[in-house]
Amino acid sequence: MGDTPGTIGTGLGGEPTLEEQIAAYQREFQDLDPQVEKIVSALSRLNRRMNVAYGRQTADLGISNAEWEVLKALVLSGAPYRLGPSDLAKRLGLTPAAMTHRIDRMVAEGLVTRERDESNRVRVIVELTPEGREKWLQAMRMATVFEGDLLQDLTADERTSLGEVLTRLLRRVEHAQPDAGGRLSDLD
Amino acid sequence: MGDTPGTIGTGLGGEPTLEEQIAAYQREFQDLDPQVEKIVSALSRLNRRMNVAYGRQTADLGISNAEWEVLKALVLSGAPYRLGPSDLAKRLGLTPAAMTHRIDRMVAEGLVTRERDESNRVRVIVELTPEGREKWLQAMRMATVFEGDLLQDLTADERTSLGEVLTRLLRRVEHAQPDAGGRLSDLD
DNA sequence: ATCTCGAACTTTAGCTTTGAAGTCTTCGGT
DNA sequence: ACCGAAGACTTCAAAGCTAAAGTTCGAGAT
Repeated sequence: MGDTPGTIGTGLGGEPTLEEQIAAYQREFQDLDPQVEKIVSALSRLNRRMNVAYGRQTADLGISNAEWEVLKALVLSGAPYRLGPSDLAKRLGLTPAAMTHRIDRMVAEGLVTRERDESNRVRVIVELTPEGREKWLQAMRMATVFEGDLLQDLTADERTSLGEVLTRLLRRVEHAQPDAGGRLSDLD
Repeated sequence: MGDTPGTIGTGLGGEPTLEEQIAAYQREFQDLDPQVEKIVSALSRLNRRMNVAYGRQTADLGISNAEWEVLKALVLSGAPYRLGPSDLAKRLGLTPAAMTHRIDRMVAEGLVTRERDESNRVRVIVELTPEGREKWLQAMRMATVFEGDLLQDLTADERTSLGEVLTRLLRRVEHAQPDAGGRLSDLD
């Protein structure tokens, strides 16, 4: 097994390199277009590595990646940084039940407050606290440094082109998927 | 509960569009480079949507996305499609405990077999069954159709360029992360 | 006014994963 | 040979999620 270059040097444990993996796919599945597979596999791996990086950064701040997602959603909603649990759940791709629990924890940690809407007493309002906003800001600063570093070697043209192509692919996927209520993890 | 009410229209529920999101980020965080954010957000979203698509396909086959990952790892290891639990766990980015449970289920479903290594009685060998290989093949066929469709609108040059740029980014991330034994979900 | 349907959130039960402790086998030092 | 340490897997307890049932409140129909 362990054959050649940097088999395990960096990267994850016994994981084959991208090149090894594509070669293996070609052996096992002739119909495969190596160019397509290269793009798809690189996309997937890149995303995983980035999530690990984000996870480390947020962990250093004493919050989880899951909590950072909530903070992001609240900040993105704009001042006064309030959203209902069901709205949050939709944005994050969670079930309402999971949202309830996550908010429980974040209230206990002082990142958000939860109160009933007086005009609409069925509703609940989750609001960012100053501490929560500060955590978001710190995470954001670390993230932008990381992201800038990641794209450092790309020329201006390459960045423009990459953004445009990815957006085009995204549109295609979203258009092709009317979404039958699928639940999935969010993390923009 | 019916499957219709405005719960979810196109894309995810109350999720803002990519453009809205970037505009919101710029309002809340001046230091943000919109071009970088566009790339990063598109990458993240694209990956999510693709995982949903894979999840639907594998669900149609009666297996979970998690199980498909195990099948992929075994096939990629080459004939005779055998790996130990700890090796599998490393490739999938799972803890050994999770691997044990996942193998339990897959053995029960007839996708793999588990037996002790006679020459090394501490070790266990997980081997793909013909049924497991057939499931992998079916999933693979569906995946390649989807992937080909996704990249349909890209020219040959764009595909080459995209693959090259993504590979470059991946190398950068892997080089920058000596990997402190991080656990994360795999899904190439 | 009251009733009933429906919406928003919470609670409950079950599943998957993690982290830590436990079991069994192999290997190396004495 | 014997004993201890290390490795490979499993077991156990707890965290976090989903699906489904339960609760509470509001709006329109009777």
